[in-house]
Amino acid sequence: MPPMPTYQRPRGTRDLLPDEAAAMDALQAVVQARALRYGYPRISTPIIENREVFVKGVGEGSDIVGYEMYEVGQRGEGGLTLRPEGTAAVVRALLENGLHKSPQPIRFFYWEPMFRGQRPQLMRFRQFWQWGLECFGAPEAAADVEIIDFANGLFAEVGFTAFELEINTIGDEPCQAKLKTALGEYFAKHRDALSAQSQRRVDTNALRVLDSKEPQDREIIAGAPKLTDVLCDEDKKHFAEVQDGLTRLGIAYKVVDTLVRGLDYYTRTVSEFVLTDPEYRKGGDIAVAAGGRYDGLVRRMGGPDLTGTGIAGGVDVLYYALKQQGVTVAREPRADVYVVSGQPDDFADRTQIANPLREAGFTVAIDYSARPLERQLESAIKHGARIAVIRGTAEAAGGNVIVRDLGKKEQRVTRLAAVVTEVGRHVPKRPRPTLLKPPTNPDDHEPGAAGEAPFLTDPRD
RNA sequence: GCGGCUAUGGUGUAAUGGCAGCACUGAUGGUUGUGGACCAUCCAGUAGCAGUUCGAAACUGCUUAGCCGCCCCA
Repeated sequence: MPPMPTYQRPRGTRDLLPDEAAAMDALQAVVQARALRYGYPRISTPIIENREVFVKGVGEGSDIVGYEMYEVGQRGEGGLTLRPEGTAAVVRALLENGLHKSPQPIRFFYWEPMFRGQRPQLMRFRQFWQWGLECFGAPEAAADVEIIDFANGLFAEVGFTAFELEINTIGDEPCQAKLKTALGEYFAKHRDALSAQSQRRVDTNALRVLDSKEPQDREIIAGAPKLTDVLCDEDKKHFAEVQDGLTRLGIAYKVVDTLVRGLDYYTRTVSEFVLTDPEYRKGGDIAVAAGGRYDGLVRRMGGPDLTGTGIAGGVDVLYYALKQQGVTVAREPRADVYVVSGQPDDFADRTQIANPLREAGFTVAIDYSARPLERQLESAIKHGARIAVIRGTAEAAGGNVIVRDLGKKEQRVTRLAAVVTEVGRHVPKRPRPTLLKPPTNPDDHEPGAAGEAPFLTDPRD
């Protein structure tokens, strides 16, 4: 007989085992609840899209579209691709569903897996998750400030501190065109001294040359036309407003005038939250969130002239960075209570003990076996249970069970009807999700009871 | 996508080209029983495919995957 084949997960993908899956769920709950508090409802788009969505949206010359997209085919039909980023997909959904005609600004939150065919490395995978915010129809700098404030507040909420905020402006579309021309002319003059990669970019997107880390390029870049040289007054004013907003909110930032994003659709504000832990800086900057404004994108994708600004964060990056900082992301997903029995073949009875506890909100697992009680208790402990509910022994007869605290090694014989109360003395109930809102009592609303607004400094005072 | 390093039970590790061993974990049992200990027994491995060799976990090639660097990015 030939050996069984062994299977491996595809390169750059991961299995989220229960501990990690629980941590991801907890992280999602935190981010999503915050997004809702900011007024960004969740949108969920397909994992597959037509290739053109990203070619048009992200840009033909970008690395993502150039060589990182997964092609999806069925029966020889091609043209589909695994979603490599969120914004273009959200714009497609916005236009296809006519949401661009809804009251503006139009806001969305997403939390979705993304796929890029890149070499896996530290905190970099081929399937990874991103959370993101998109805000359409708000040309004001306030919208740019808000999404940065969101990320900043999120990181504060989860206790993540090892980051630095970098921002820049890359001008509106006309200015960007001017800058690209100026840079193109400048770099063309120094073409021979540039690295091979940069030489290619001179023609495809001269802006990206600024991003090069090659020492030979850095020298030339130092003498290149500055973004600020060609920025129009509106761009300068917009960027000043962004900086002013951040300052007044007490958000620390650094203007990095060479900061350029890898996606072609950005205009004006761009931002990156970069990890500062030296452990993660060995291979250059790793961004835990990054975003910017994309005022021309909706129009380019066939919609009206609708402005947009957004931010996306790497869930995996945040997760590992939090772990690096020693933050516990979620409790262990184990059952608190174990139902064991001294009688064989009484699964229904064990279940009838477990179910009322489950309905009451406790996490309860059942030992199915007819093993000696000793083994069942040992097993309960190894499964992480804190309480054992024992039935089928001499003490626990006639409608009684034993509730035993496995940590304290104390137990009490309890009427069946009182098990829920007795268990509740030892372990907490877990929150139960509900489908419907609980009825609200209008009398509960107490305007102004939440305290005073935070004190903000205003330089105009 | 390119380059370097790596791959031994579920986990962590040993074996100079010559019997794949140890520890943890897991399972079963230690007289119808109250537990993590202890004792006994058991399950389980050289990533995959070829090659060199009397003989390969070890040497060679290819494949797959991981880590690191490049590229790029969340």
